[in-house]
Amino acid sequence: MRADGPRVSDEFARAVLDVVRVIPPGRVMSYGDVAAVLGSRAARAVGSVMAWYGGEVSWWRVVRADGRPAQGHESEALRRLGAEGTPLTAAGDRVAMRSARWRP
DNA sequence: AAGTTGACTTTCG
DNA sequence: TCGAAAGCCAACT
Repeated sequence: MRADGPRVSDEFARAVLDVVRVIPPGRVMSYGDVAAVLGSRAARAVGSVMAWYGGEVSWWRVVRADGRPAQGHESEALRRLGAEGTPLTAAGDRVAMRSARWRP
């Protein structure tokens, strides 16, 4: 059970959520992309933020670099992505990053 | 202060 | 195209 506190500072978390909120529907960003906007490479820390605070934003718009949705939330994410018209691969199991990737 | 962990990324074979 | 291994950053113990 994860009863312990968040693995990121409130400041870092707020910055990450700020970026995620700006991603338009039908587009996505990789964890690394979000980190890069913050001037960092802490992709995993971004993942931690989503784990604890993701519920406050459209977390399904943040995917891994290869287009696969968040580990452990793939079916839920794919469902929402599809509903938004996000371009998916032929297999339909990951996002077509080439066209769906969004950069601020 | 050193070791562990994680909704990750990149490189190699 | 796929899986394993190393790399990186921030936070916790």
